[in-house]
Amino acid sequence: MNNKENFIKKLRSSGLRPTKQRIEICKALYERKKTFHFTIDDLNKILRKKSKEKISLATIYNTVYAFKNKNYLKEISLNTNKTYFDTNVSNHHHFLDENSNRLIDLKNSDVGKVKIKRKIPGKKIKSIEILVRISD
Amino acid sequence: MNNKENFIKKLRSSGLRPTKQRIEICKALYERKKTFHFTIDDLNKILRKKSKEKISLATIYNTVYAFKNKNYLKEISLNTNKTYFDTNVSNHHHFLDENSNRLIDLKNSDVGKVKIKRKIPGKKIKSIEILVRISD
DNA sequence: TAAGTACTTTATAATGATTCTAAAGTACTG
DNA sequence: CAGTACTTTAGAATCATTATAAAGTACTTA
Ligand SMILES: [Mn+2]
Ligand SMILES: [Mn+2]
Ligand SMILES: [Zn+2]
Ligand SMILES: [Zn+2]
Repeated sequence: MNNKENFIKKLRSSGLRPTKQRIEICKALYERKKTFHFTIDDLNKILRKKSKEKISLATIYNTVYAFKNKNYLKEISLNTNKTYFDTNVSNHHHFLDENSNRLIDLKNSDVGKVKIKRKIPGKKIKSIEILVRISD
Repeated sequence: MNNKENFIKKLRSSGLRPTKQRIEICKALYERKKTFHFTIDDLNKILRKKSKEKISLATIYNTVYAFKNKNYLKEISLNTNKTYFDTNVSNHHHFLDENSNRLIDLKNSDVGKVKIKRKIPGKKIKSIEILVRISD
């Protein structure tokens, strides 16, 4: 079974109709060896090059947020004017190269155990994320 | 010597003329017991209540970014449409309460030592910041 | 397979935080 | 005080994102 069939299955089983636009976007996002960190604009440019048929910007927004809601994409916290997304939806940490403004995934084994000693009454920890800023 | 005189000194010694607008903004930001995490809109609302004379939104933007450049304020990484600032400019960590969307400072003693085992050739670590998402 | 329906895509407009502009006002220097 | 550089301001411009609504498509059921 090839990727395309897998994407179709995955979409259908998520209640998302496997349209040709969504399948193209799946290919752009998930047919990669490494984690992909991107903005809507990055994705739009990639799709323009790759696909013969144009996918509207509105559809790219719709699809990215649909995928985010299904937990196939994750939003990343950064101080930029654009929103970043990550194909690695696991709880993980990042280097942020301040020269290139590029994100690099850290494996959990790259980071010693993080111990949070303080508790807030009535609140549970949902995630712990580290951002390590680096530069030349 | 009162706060106002201190603000004036600090501004002047930073090459920023101590205008009445900047002094009002200093009071709103720094006459507090605890760290203040805010958006431009938060600050604007506070100033409207506090001050008799209106400070234009443009001036609030100008001043906040001037203070950020002087390292009297820090920008915080969050996935929101608005930019957040922090009167605590030290390298420190946060809880983010996802119910209220409020930030809480963690003291360094609240967090065990963070060890980053991986190195990127030619790059130095500039800061390490942890965001701990919490909710009910 | 055709009709019916809900979902999807799309062009386009609206929104809203932020940035820009340029003119009027103010702080400092000599 | 006069001169200058800095500052404030209203309003316009920008631009990422979100909303709108009409046309197109996928799926269901007969
Ligand atoms: Mn952002
Ligand atoms: Mn932000
Ligand atoms: Zn990542
Ligand atoms: Zn803080």
